[in-house]
Amino acid sequence: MSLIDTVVMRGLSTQGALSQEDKALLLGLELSPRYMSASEVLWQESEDADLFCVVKEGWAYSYRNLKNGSKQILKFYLPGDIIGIRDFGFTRRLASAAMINKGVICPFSYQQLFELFGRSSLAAGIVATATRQQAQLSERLIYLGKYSAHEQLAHFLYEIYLRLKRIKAVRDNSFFMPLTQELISDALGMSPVHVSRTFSMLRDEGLVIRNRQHVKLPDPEALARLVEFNDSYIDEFLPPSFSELLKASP
Amino acid sequence: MSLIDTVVMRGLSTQGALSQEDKALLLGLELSPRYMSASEVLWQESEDADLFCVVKEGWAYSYRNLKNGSKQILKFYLPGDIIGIRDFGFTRRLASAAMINKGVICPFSYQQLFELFGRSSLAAGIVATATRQQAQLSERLIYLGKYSAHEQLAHFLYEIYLRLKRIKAVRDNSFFMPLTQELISDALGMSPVHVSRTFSMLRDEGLVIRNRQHVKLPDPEALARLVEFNDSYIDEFLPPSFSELLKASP
DNA sequence: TCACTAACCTAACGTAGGTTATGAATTATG
DNA sequence: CATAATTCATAACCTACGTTAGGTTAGTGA
Repeated sequence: MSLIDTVVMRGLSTQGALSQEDKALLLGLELSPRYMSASEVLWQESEDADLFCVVKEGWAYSYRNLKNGSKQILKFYLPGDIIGIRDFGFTRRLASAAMINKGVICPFSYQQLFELFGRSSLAAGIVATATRQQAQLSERLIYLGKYSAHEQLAHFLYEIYLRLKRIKAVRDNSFFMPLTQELISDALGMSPVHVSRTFSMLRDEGLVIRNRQHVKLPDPEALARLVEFNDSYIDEFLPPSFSELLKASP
Repeated sequence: MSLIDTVVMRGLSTQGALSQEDKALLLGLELSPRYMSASEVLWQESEDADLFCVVKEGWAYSYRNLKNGSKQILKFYLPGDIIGIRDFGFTRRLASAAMINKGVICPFSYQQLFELFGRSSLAAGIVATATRQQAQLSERLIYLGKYSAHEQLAHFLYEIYLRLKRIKAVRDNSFFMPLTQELISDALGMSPVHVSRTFSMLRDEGLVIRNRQHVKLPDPEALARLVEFNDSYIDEFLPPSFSELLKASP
């Protein structure tokens, strides 16, 4: 099994979109398969990210360990799935990955994948954008699954705060947020009434001051501590290795 | 504002990864900006997907309307964000998108983006894989947010069923699933006890027969109706337009 | 100025699902 | 084969959140 037996590539192949050259290239990427035992770990959160794997046999999953002791599983991987492209374009792993039962995986380096893009920094940038969005989505998923409304809303506000700060739209810890509580409730999967309740709680705790579309976070760090915010997924930089490659190209 | 003012591209630029040529190319992609009014819709779910946008001013969001009348918001977009790459590699929109307040957006065609990949079908395939994974994640998010445990588990099982069927691992509506109820609970964000309760309910309804790692869905279509399953995101084919482009290339 | 409306707050009450606990069935291990 | 460790089922009880409802505030327009 190689990349060519991957779910999407197989589709491409049957559509007649892959030339003989392409196929040869794909086969050339094949590395030695690795035999994995049940519950063996592929990688841990925040380790260096430098490869992805095709699952050949067995089931695997990616997950995040949470501060409250539980874990949130992001995805189960079945044979033919690619595991680890989520982190392509990041320096470190955003989630851990492990086998469920015993199986076989075929690893590929990000470098090989990168070279597929013909050293186009633009293509790499687009892909990085896509994976970053996915990372934000994962983060939201984690909060939907395992945290209370209080922590969810705190996390949501802190994320908005960080994103606005990055585009210089925060002044004196305050910002403009054109969202109704109903929109927020549709994003966080709770009732509008409970969003209101939760805002009141945050206000009483002195964490959030809000007046219609004007929001102030008197102590952003306190909010961040409350949700144990990990901002690595908001990172706007590509890994140093990418920069090297890109600069080296013509 | 053009693609170059996008969050990730700005990062690339400051890292010195973009050549003059790259920058010129990016600027060349710029189309005329569009002035949007508050709550104006950019596109609707299942319309043809052929472009993405850079948000220049204002806030936007992507969302899915649910059968129960509510909607789930997937993401809020702030100035400098790219909206619509989620659907790159799909034929149709997986979610709707609309403005929140008034603003300005700059549209770009997928075709232009596609040409960035140097017509490499491999790179396109990788990106398609990534976006497909994101789509699955979105789907899970929607179910976590707005549906009951009963519907969530039904949806989960049906998704596994479809994915296994695609790799020919389903026989007579039965399949092998090496997951404990605890793993499922960590994926769906509910307690193991409630997973058990919910399995019992599905069993009593005659929808799922399960014996440890052996699962049988006597009537998969009934399950699908229950969750109103939309399988477009499991689609393994790239849009026809991609195939044409790929075949036309050397 | 006074309607009219959208957004928000708070209270009262009901329920889906969390928690804890106990026992049975299955699988792993010496 | 005996025993330990998982995994699962079901029950009893409790809480976070949904639902319904009524009232307040802030805009908007005649």
